[in-house]
Amino acid sequence: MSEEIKTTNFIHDIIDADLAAGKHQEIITRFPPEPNGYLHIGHAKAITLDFGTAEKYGGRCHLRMDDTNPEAEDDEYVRAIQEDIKWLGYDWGGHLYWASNYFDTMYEYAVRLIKKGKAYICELTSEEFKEYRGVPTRPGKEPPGRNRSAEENIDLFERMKNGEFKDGTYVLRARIDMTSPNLHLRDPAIYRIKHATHHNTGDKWCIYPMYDFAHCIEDSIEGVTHSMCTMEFEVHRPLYDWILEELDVFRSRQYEFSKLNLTYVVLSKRRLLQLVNEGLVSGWDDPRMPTLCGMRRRGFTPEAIKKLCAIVGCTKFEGITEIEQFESIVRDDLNENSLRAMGIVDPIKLVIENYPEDLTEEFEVPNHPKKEELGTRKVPFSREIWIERTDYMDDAPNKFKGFTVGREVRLRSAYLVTCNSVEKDANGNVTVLRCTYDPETKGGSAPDGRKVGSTIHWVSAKHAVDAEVRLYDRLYTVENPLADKEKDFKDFLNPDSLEVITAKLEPMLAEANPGARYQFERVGYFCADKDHTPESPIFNRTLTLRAPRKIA
RNA sequence: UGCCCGAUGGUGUAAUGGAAGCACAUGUGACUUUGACUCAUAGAGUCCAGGUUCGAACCCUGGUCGGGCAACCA
Repeated sequence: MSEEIKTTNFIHDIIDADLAAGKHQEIITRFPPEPNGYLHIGHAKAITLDFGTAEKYGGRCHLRMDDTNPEAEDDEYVRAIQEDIKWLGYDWGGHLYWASNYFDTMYEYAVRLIKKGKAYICELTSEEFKEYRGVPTRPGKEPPGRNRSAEENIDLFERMKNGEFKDGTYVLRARIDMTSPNLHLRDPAIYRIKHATHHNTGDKWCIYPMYDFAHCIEDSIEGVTHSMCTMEFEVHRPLYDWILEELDVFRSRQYEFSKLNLTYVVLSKRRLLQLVNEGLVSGWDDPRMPTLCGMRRRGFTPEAIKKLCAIVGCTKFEGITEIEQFESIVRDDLNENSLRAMGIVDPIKLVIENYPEDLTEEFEVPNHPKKEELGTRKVPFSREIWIERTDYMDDAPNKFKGFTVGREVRLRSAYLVTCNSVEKDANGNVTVLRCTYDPETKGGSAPDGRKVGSTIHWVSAKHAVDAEVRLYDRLYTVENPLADKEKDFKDFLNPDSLEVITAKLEPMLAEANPGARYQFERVGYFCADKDHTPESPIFNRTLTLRAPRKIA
């Protein structure tokens, strides 16, 4: 994960041109979440663009809480957002800002527009408002209050601010063009009355600015040079420009890029909330959730998330990236950087009949196959061990490389062992493999140089640690659960997205720190859960190894 | 439907008027004390039709297809 991906895109081309033209000395961007929900992988794309662009050009990126709607926002989200951004490895330095800190300026700016005759108070109900606005194919018509005098408008606006009116009785609108083909320019509402307590400003205000009015002003106040957002704001851009132009303030510029889409992933905030509220997942940080906190708990690395964003790039074309792309990046990272361990997910007993009853040996097992500097660890070995059920097969064909009666297999770093017979329960399931070992093959290699078909992982039965292991899989059964308009996305929930089992782990795993990542050899990548303790170990499966083993 | 945006292998992208390249995915083979990793190898692409040009993925025109917008949300 060390190699840098060169990132350039159409926005960087624009920045290059701006810099060459001497338009800016410093590039300033911003990431402006509304603190009304948890950040997800889609936000990560915006974060890497906003912070990554600032990094690339030696500028800075502000973290700005876009808290202009007191009804939706909460301090809990503010905390979580900061934690997630830090986890991704970005730092806003001292540049944490709040839209709500600009409410005074915004109010003044609104007054300035009113004085210029560019904004007015409108008394239409929201139904009438829509009626007057018209539809795309039909122009709107002028609302009754459109030509009220500036004095009257200012008086009304002040009384709005003073709390003289109920919610919804009046709204401040920009005076632009009721016949514009762009609906956003048909005298959009820019301030509304909301008698609500704001998480930051308390009860100081009962009027709050709308997104379109607030956002460009926030950018302008902070001197943001390049304000990046997703495509759906493209039609808002003329309004963004109009407001800054009319106010005659610093002209930030808005650029739009397309959202991230991933197969087998749903990112809509509303639907994520549904999963949580209906108990379909354990919470916002359920390891199946595409939230950054969920992905963190799952064991995905920030490096992998950032690399995905780099590979996906930044374009105006909306596509859908295959989840395999991400999984490949994750495996690449984890293969390189995680320590190896042995754990049995579906255990069957193997008894070495010619091995002493009460002997325990310790074998040196490498912590990483390609990185000797990561050293070795001691793993206890004894007469009875656990192996993976899938490593035995009756009458196995040559293609199958594990145990079958009469075949010799290597126990990783231990001995070559031959299976002589098996025991089965009433249902025909194998319960015990009866084997013999070759004492001359200590460490796993034979003095006579003979080869074996495979090397399998194992855990000494008397030393094994029982752990709760959560095997996660895709949350949905189809690539795009939203594609079928006839059905609800929840109809496509994968019933097998979580399987909880008790695994047999090598002893050192009990001591893992919560969050520590391991590759359980030949099984997959696992991460100690945040609730993991030595007394009750819990591991989450991040991903299986590539190409699930074919049982021949 | 009005306006806006876009279109490069199956998927994500690069090439900015001068050899269409990379990654993922897929197939085949090699190696292996992880059926992983690694390595080798194969197939597969410029939406369509015109135009400009010595030369077009790139510029122009017209289509086609896809996405977005029509909250007192952001």
